[in-house]
Parts: sequence; C-alpha cells; structure tokens
Amino acid sequence: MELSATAKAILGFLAARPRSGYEIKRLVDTSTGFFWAASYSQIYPELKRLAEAGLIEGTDASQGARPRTVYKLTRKGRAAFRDWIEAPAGVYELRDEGLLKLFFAGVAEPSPAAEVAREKAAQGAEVAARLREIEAIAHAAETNGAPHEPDRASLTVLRFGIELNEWTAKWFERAAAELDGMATPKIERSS
Amino acid sequence: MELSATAKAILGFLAARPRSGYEIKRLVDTSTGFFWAASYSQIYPELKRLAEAGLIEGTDASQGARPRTVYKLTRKGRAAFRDWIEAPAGVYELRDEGLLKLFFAGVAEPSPAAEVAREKAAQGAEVAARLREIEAIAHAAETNGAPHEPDRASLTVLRFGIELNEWTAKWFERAAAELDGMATPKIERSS
DNA sequence: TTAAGCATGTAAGGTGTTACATGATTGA
DNA sequence: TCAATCATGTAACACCTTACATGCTTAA
Repeated sequence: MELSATAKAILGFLAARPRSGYEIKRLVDTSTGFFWAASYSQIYPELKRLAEAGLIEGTDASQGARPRTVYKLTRKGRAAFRDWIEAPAGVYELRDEGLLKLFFAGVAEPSPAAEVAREKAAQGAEVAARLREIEAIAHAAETNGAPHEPDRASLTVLRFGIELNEWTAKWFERAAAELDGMATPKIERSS
Repeated sequence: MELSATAKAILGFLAARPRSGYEIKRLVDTSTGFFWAASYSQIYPELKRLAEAGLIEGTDASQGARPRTVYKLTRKGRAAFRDWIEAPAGVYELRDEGLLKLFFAGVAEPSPAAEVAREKAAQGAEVAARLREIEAIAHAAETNGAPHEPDRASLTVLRFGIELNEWTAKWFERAAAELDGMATPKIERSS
C-alpha cells in the first residue's frame, strides 16, 4: 500500500514505541520538524486511516474524562515500516524564498544582494542555535539513562542539521562580503 | 497585494526582460528549480491573474499559426517586485525523505543507517554535478558576451547550490563510515 | 483559581503535481 | 517525414496550513 508523507513519519515514531497523536505531533515539532513537518489535521485523520488499513492499532488510554488513544504498530505495520525504510529514498524538496530573492537581486537597482545574503546567514545561525538546544536535551537524556535514549542514527541527523546550518551561515557571511565589494560600480565613476 | 509563490518567480524572471510562459517554465527548470519549482498549471493561470491585476502586460507574439504571448512588467509590477525583494524573506521549507529514513533507521533490525547515509551522499553528489553543468553553461554565456549574461547574484546562488551539495555528499560519506563502525553490537556477543 | 499544557478533532482554503489534451515549427 | 521542441492550457487529485472548536488535568 502507498504511504502518505505523514504516514511515513507516524510509522517511524511508532516503531520505537506506542504513542498518542498529540505525542507524535510534539515529537515532529522538536525533531523531524526542520525536514519533515506535519500538523494535527494530517496526523489525526492519518492515524485513523492507518488503523483501518491494519498497520496500527489503537488502545484506549484515557486519563479520567480526558480521552486519549495510544497507537502501536501491528505486525503488518512493522513490515510496512521496514519495506519503506529499505526502499530507495524518494522526496527531496527545498523551497527557499531567501535564495529566490538573491537570485533576482541583481536586476534590482540598487541591488540588495549583500543584504539578502546576510539575511540568509542570520537565518542559518538561528536554525543552528535552535537545533543545538535540542541536541543538548538529547545528550542529557542519553547520559542520565532516561527511559528512551535517542539512538545514533537520529543523533546523526540532528548533527547534520546543526552543521549544515552553521556551514550555510558562514558561507553567506563570506558571500555578503564579496557582494558588498562590488556593489553598484556606477557610483565609483562619480565623485 | 499578496503574491503567490509562483507570482514571485514570475515577476523576478520578467524583471530582467519580457518572456513567454513556456520560457519561464524552462528557466525555472534550469535555474531556480532546486529551491523554487513551478509547473505549467501554476504558471499559465498565474500569468493571467497578474495581467488582470495590472502587474504584467501581455503582447501577442505568435509565430504564424502557433500562438505565443510575451509578458512584461508594468510600472506597477516593477514596484511590486521591488517591494517583495526588499521585504524580509519568508518561506523556508525542506522535505527530505532520506533524512527521515536515517532518523528512524536506528530502530530497524538490522539497521540500514550506513546505507541510507550513503544514499544521501550519492544524492548530494548527483545534484552537485547537475548544477555544475548549469554553471558551465552560465560561465560560457558570460565570457562569450551572450545577449543575456547571468549576473553576480544569481551566480552566487548557483555556487551555493553546488558547494552545499558537495559539502553534504562529503558529510554523509564520513557519517556512513562512522555508522558502519558501530553496526549491530549484538552480534559481537554471539559466536 | 488560573495558566500552561494535554488531547482530539473539523472546515475552509490555498498550493502543487501529474496526467491529459492539442497543435505548430524546425532541423536532421 | 519524423522527432524534438515550442507553446498553451484543463481536470482531477493530493497535500498542507491556518483557524476554529472543545474540554480535561496539573502544578503554581
């Protein structure tokens, strides 16, 4: 069966242990969010679809009057997870308005190219900082023997996110300096 | 007025000179494609909307019986372009199934983490190679005095794409080696 | 008691892709 | 003549976000 984008993330999160939709959303926001996002309006319906398809199974885990359903993978769901993770990787999409602006910055007069590059640098630094915070929490969990330590592979992804964004910040800092150096050559003639 | 994602790219491409929808699509595919995609079914309707809104203006440029409309920015459209490019950058979205797989690879048995990392490395190398080809064409156009040379800012974006993907390829090559080294520690106990 | 967080969902609207549909022109 | 490329569009469907809607629990 075909798995939707959200279904893939759900199966992955349930592969480690049973969780509620709310929990999955929280995990998405604090881990895969920067490369694989999902909202409630996708997660909840998808959980129902997956349950109907027999890939996951819900158990009532209400806390008093507050409803709560915890889902876990079925045998069939675990197989689907393995199949997916072993299949060649699919989607890779990037949408970056900062890059688009820089791409066109040359035709604007005066050109804001250097400024746009600095914005990209700042954005990279911000994201890196945010991810470093998450990493600190993950490492703390690993050292103090928390019930659910993050594994090496997921920490590798986190590290990648951090280093990628740091690299990007540096790259655009340098690019901005270079773009500054040759801004509006027309001005040089005057004065 | 609010510009849609596709409208931003269209205004940008028309800022340099008048073009047809088909031409814009070709340019998108060979330049901004890796961070800002658009399909015919977005471009053509958007051109009509922008024309109705008075930001662009179409001129008939049919070649015999083959219809063709070339659009150019109006004064209002040029102002909208400048406003957009000077506004703080918006959208940044990444969707990367390879990273998602790697993130979950640790819970699969046996873990395909190293293999998934190698796939990411290969993907990075491929994209870098494709972008280098585009860069070669762009540089050739610059040197031989082609009618429409690419400007510095757009070449900066291209260079970023190339170096980013090369960096990514190297990063995952190293990560794969590290993940190999510590695969399935359980096996060590048996035998 | 009150705010923060837990918990589940729906509705509306926008965005985007793929497949379909048609036909002209140009160069090999 | 035939393939590649130029050229413009529509239909159906999938995906995704934001806002809306509701109510419980826990700790300060």
